[in-house]
Amino acid sequence: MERKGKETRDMNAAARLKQRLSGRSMSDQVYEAILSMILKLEIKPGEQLSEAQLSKNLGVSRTPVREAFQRLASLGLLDIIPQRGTIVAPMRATAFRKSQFMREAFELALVRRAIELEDNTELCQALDRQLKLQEVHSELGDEDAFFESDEAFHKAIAQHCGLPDLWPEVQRVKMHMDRFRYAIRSQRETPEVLKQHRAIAKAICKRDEAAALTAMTQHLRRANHLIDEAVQKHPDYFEIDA
Amino acid sequence: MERKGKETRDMNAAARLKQRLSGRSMSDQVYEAILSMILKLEIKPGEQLSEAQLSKNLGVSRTPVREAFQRLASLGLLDIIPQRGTIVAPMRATAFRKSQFMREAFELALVRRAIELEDNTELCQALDRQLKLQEVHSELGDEDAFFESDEAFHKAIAQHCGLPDLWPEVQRVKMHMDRFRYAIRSQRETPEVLKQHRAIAKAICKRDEAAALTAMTQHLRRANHLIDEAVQKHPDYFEIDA
DNA sequence: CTCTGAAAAATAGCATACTAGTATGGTATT
DNA sequence: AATACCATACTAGTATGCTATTTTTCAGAG
Repeated sequence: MERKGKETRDMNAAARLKQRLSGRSMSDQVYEAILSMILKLEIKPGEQLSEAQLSKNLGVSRTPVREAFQRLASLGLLDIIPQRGTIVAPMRATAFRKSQFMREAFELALVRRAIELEDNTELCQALDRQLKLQEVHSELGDEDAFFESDEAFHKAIAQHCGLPDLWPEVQRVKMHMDRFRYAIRSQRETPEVLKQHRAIAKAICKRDEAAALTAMTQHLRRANHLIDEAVQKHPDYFEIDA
Repeated sequence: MERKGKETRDMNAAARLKQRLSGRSMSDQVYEAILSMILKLEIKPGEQLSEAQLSKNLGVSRTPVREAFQRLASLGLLDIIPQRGTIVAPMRATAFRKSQFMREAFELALVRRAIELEDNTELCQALDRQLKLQEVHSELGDEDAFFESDEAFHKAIAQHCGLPDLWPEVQRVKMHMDRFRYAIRSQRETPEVLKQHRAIAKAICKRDEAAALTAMTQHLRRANHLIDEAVQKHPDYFEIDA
């Protein structure tokens, strides 16, 4: 008992130190760790997670793990079944479509704002910067860097429309789409994506609303094929709905 | 000590019974109770909440209260300041504008869907039903009933567009707007709202996209005046931002 | 009366203990 | 062999104790 007590105190101290160093709570860290694993499919849809097991592995108590679970459940990434268990939410075509609908709604609204911007020079510079980056990343085949700049491109629109707080919401709603994207990860598409980004940037900077909306819609709906491909590639990740 | 122990056990038993009867967890119930109080301004923006105090009042332990706090904080309705305290989030013009932007984005996207609907007879019937109800409630001055039907009107659009899961998201994003609305509660406006609803319903059922979008935009932006009125009526609820 | 500072109170975060559902595997009974 | 039953080992939900940190309070010095 003496020994166990000491170990526990040491773990607490270690955990506390880690927390102070990172500046974030244990809950936050556990949340981000699990979120990343889910999105990158390092833990598979349908797989069961155990509060007790995870808390042991991560060296924290059940409390922060539980709090992370609940946050992830509220995003629809975990299914918590009381007194039974918690599983990574299976992929669902409905979740994808809902996610895409919301993202499209947000980003089209942002484009409309961008068009109405009095001074769009900053925005256009930011978009241009990302386009140049994407060109390089695409040629070098650096998929991760390309996707990062892809994010930055879309984020820039939100940032320069006087709605910086909106980007986290966009990220939130497109989370399910991202999981599908990770399930595929085909990089042959970067040239096509880049072309679409160019069309969007051009239309926004020329204040051609109709063209900008069309380009953005086309760009976002390109993801539709992800459903079929994901089903084909990982049928075991899916939930069969009537 | 004997006495305290017994009391505690009794409270647990009572809480458990309540839970079994309601079928929802204590966390859920506490969450909904606090949410309702915040939206109806029964607890004021800026007011401090205490986990310990609330858990005593509600007869549950700190855990469900804490979980409810975290959920509400993730909605931006509570500000949890570590080691300091938790307060009801002050009203912020930025939160209102963000909330309205998101709601407008969602609902305009829904209207576009509704226009493209192959068979819109069900939707139009549902809208008509609510219009009739609103007419009566408006004449009788039953404000609460009118607002309820107002919700149902907007909800019906989401429900009949093949996106039933979207309504909770709309509710989520418009939560901050609702708090402003509760802060005002002027019922003289129901005739104007009804007129706008009629215009929306008519345009949707006639599949006049431009008119429907205009009508919906006008309807949703009507709420803009709420900011100034709320500031004037309850300046103490607001956070002064630079 | 004002300032100082140290003790006391209050707070959120975390760890742990306990409760009561649920599945599962084995055992006895038919 | 099939089935009803119970012991066991999980699970999530809840209660409670503990820690570190911040705010408040108040005594005492100036």
